[in-house]
Amino acid sequence: MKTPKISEAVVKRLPIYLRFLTDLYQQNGLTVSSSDLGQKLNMNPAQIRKDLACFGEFGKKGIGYDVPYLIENIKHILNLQHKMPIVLIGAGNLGRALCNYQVYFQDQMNLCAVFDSSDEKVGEQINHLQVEPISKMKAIISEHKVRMAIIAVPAIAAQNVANLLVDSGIRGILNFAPTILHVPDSIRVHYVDFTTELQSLAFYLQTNLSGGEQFD
Amino acid sequence: MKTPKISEAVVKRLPIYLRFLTDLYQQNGLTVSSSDLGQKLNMNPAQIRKDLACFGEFGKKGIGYDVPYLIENIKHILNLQHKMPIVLIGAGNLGRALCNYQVYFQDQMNLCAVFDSSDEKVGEQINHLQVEPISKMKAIISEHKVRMAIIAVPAIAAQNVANLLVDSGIRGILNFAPTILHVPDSIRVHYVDFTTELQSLAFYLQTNLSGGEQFD
DNA sequence: TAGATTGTTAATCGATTAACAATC
DNA sequence: TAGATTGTTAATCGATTAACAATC
Repeated sequence: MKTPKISEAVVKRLPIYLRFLTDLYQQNGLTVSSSDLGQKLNMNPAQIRKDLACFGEFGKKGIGYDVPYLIENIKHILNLQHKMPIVLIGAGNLGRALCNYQVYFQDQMNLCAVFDSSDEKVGEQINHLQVEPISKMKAIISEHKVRMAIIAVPAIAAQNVANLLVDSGIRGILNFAPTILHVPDSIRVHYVDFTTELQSLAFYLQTNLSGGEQFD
Repeated sequence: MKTPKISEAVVKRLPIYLRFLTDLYQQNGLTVSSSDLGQKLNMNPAQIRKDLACFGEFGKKGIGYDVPYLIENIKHILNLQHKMPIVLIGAGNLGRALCNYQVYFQDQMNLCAVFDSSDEKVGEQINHLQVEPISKMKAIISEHKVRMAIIAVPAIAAQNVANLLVDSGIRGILNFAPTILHVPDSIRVHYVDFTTELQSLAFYLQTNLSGGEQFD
């Protein structure tokens, strides 16, 4: 499968399609059209068709998309056919919540270790995992061939953790710490940042400025 | 202050500037140039200047930006001068983590109530708050004139909660539930979605496709 | 004055939407 | 066949970047 020049925006939408399709399939939905999808996901049908067309011809003219077939294809595109091993750094409130959240992406990711720098937390049991010391990180990452990590430590510690991860061979980081990370170009960082989302939301609650103007 | 036609992308970057500037100021940084900022935040200096110029002339040619002055202005633009009252719906693992996370945006938001639908959780103490039943939501929201809410309930329950929030007069929603919400155009919804971020990250970890191609 | 850096215009680049031939 | 819906091209729209006069 070729990936000539796929835009970031497209890639970020694929998981949204996947999630909706998975739900739909569980409710015995076997076919969808791009306009169905558009309606349910608040998106333009043309955009959805174009997104999917980046990767192949998955639909049938006059009919729409076969749901399970499309699910399998998106999983394949996203590299989710095999359970991907991941590690989590940070066993604070958020880290613990993420461990439990696992349930939601259970079948796609395999959380194989949790690390924390605090001596009190090391050894603690979270679900089926025991919190490991940072010192074991490099060994465990290479042992399990982990390529993806989640950072859930305080902002002040995040860059240092990122450096260690890069040094351990990690290729992708999902960063929950409220700070921008500096990593080599070959490493990909995605951010999940509540505070910026919350603050930008505040902007739109200004009197009169309803935010409706952003739409049509 | 006029807000003629501010793009969403600009608004989402303002909190990032604000956070960095706040940190900088705490370390006694009194002036920054757009190229300083660009370097620290991995952004194009021209973009930063242009973003800020949407709202006024905050810099001095040949010198740069006065840090505390810029902080105050961004706060003003984002509508963060006054502590904004917010509510949280969902007292599960994530909800509890968010309550404690409060500390991080303590001075900008005031979490004034937490709600949960489960009888077991109602009455439970989280920090200084007691979990309230959903039935009290409308009353508490109007009492405290709350306009912003955080949804941290399971996906299956999220749309229903959103409907109740809209009905209670909420104007902006930060949604952590992994589902797209349907609300009137006048209501603004921001999403925080780990699973989609994680899955799209997986895409870039495909062999050879290093993700570096996205950058320069 | 010389060096630095802004604010802003123009140029580029990329993403979204509309439209429609192809076809199930 | 008639109706529906895709894949794709062209048109539009918006966002980013480069460049530079203005000026501290």
